[in-house]
Amino acid sequence: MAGTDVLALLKERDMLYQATDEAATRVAFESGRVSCYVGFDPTARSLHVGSLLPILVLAHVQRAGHRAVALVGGATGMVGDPSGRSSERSLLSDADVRGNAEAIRAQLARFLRFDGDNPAAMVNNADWIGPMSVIDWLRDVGKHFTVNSMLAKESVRSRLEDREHGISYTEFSYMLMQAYDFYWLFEHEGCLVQGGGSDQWGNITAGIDLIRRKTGKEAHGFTWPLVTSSAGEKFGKSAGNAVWLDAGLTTPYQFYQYFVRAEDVDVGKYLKFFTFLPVAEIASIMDEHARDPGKRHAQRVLAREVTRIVHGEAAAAEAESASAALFTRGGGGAAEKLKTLGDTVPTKPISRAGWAEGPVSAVNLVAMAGVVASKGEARRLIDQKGLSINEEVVTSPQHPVGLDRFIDGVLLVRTGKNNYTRIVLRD
RNA sequence: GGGAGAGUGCCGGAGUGGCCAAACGGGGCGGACUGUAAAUCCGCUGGCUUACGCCUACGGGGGUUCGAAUCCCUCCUCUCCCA
Repeated sequence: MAGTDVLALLKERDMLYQATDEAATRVAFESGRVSCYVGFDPTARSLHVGSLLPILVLAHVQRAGHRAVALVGGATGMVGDPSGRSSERSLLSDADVRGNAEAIRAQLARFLRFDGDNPAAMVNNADWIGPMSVIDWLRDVGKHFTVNSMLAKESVRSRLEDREHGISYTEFSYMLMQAYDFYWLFEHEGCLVQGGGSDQWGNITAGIDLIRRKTGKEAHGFTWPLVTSSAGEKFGKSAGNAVWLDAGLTTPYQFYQYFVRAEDVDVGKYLKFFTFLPVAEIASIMDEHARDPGKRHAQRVLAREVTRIVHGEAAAAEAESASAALFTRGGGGAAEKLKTLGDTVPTKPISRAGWAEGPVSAVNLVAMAGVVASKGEARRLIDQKGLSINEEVVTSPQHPVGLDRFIDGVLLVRTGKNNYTRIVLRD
């Protein structure tokens, strides 16, 4: 059966950074169904937007009719990947890694189809690395690598040159674990190709080398570019916080907002990276955007599409209408806005008991609700005209807020130009 | 094993007895401008307090002093040089 060349597909979307042997890889993809794996490290209990690219690459693999294999690094997560890092990681506990791996496994299920025909597969390297003894490890894996070649890898070299941080033997060994993963998956899951971020190149080629030495066969690898926003390497951070894929950590509204605020210079790239829209359609979206950038057409499409992929149609629609309600100029007062907002806008509860003594000052209100970290910050914000309650700028820290200001038990608070929080009254 | 040096706020990095909640830069936040953008400009950036002020803070602990990030002792961590 003829297959689709995934590399061409990725290339067309600028998602291909480098590949080991493009011609050979293409032939492999075109001549049948190929198993292709991508690894995820369980360093947190949720994936964040930074993992969106790897996820969508796997999704592209599956859509192209190939077999997508998602590897959760239950074993590698215990060690820590030095790639792309200037200093040693702190080790995670066994329980943390286990919990994170489980959570990530569940999350991936939202993006890949694990049933029907051509189901994706999920594997955990703790299953095969865990049971190995140190002696097995050194004899079966270590013997195939010269330290000389390991030292030459960028991830190691940069750390060797940096006297300040250095690299531990533990992290130094990481690439061997990933190399062994590839070998194991090649043998047991028929994985012919591994994909990864551009910082994974050394780890991927180490795997290909190991496979060649142990089996005499040729495997392939490719990488995608590092996603950075034009402003620097801040992609995935909003107000200093990571943008998570878990709706409990980052609401669909916040998620939508992150993308709708994308800079003009990044939108086109993001549309290609984070949506499944055909490149021709993206081109025409960008054309329309160029006619009147102020309308933020491309950003709206981007935010809508990505939110839909991650959180589903209903949540995306809700995030979109909440955003429209809050940000449409001259779009009515707080009461009207609140009416159309669901829980998707960040919501903080506050106890009714606070009003026992009468109205609460604006400072205390936002401090109690946890909208700001401290009362000092609240005062500063008010001083600088950065706080609004029900769309009215608060002019004094002592500004009294009575229960009557709540509209159906909800207060609309805005900090800065465009950060909204709903404060909900509780008994 | 011997010798030298370093640990400061979110980060980098000044400060070497009082004028230090600690220069300067970055980051973050707020404002102006705008398109929920970029660039630019201005302001803020430990906690509590309406405020006077109080409290916590310069690796940990102890001490000297009217007073310590700054001096002494000790412990911990890191770096460099020699072996």
